[in-house]
Amino acid sequence: MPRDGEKTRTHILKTANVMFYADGIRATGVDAIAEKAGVTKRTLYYHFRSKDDLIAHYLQSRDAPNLAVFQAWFAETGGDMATRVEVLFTRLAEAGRRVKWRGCAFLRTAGELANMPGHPAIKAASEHKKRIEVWLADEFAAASLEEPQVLARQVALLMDGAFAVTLVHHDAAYFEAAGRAAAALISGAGSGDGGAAH
Amino acid sequence: MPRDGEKTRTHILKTANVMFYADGIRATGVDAIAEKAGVTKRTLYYHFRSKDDLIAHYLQSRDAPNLAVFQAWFAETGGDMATRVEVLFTRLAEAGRRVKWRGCAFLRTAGELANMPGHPAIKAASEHKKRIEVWLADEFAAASLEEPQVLARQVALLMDGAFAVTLVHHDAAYFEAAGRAAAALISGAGSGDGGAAH
DNA sequence: GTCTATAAGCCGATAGAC
DNA sequence: GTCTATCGGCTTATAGAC
Repeated sequence: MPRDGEKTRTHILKTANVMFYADGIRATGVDAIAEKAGVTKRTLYYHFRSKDDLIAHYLQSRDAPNLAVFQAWFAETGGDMATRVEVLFTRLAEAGRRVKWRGCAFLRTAGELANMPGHPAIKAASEHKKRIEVWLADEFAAASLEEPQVLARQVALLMDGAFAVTLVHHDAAYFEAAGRAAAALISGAGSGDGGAAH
Repeated sequence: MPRDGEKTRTHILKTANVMFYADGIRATGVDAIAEKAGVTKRTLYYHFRSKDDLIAHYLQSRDAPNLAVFQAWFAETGGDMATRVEVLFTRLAEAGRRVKWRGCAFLRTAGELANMPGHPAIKAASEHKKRIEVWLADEFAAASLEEPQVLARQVALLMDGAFAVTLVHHDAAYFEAAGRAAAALISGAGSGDGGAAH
């Protein structure tokens, strides 16, 4: 009984998304994904060339939504740029305290695939992280901060550090510590008009 | 032909160390470790209760040497505290450019075991990261910097961020960007005597 | 303390029917 | 496009001999 092909594909990807994020790439078998999605392995392999292909699509599917969440959090916030960025880290801390939170999917996947440097999933992770850096740099530039690219990279480093360390200690206070550092870097860097407009 | 038991155990652990770091925890089988170590699986399981036990000992064995390397790099360096910390990040960047570099073993293992929060290896990773934070805080306190614990946590966050992101982008320049941020935080925090003595 | 042999199951991936 | 059935190999872990 052929269902709609595109829906099946999307459903498999969505199922893989949940399982890969919860348990990791290598701990999640193709068998288990197919079973939970309610299809046979043969159907999964009809829609995806290989498990590696599925992993790559898994990260690609998280890119835009993930960035959009950050941007939405940022857009909700007022005040000067240091404050706005610190609030962003406060939102990340809240997310980090949720039961199902398991860190950054991109960082964890890149870590698991460290022995496969050319893997398409690592390329997807790299592009996602670059996109965040570019977005922050644009915000900082629009607020007339000095050296917006440098600052964006530093803030991104603090974000990713907090992602990694919070997973180790199970203590989301690291996001707040990182936010405080980010605010200090932004305030210390100096700016034209302070970027208070919003 | 019974060899010395303790040497066999150490040799297995050393072999596991190399393989776990190179390929990751879940991608490395017990079979492969035993074969490369030149023992049978039965011998491996005589010395280690389980694979999880071996993983925990793997991280524990990296704790002290890893911290010692950081401390040695730091001890070699003169200048004020901001400069010394920035040099530490320069050394990390050099390490990050070596062919066999695969990021931070503690971060990568904690990421792989994110679905097993109570795993002894995660506890080992947590203790290692805490030890680095405490060491930095002691150095900052000895140099009369303000809020040494806060600053230590921020510098540690930048280190771990650089570990994670460098693995994603295969670009060790992130360590240097992190070092610049760390130096800015230290300089901005103010200090008593600047910690130039060394 | 180290060996041979093996259990019991999961791994990614595919053949061929409809 | 989805199914049943299966391949060959690898997984962690153990039984029993020496």
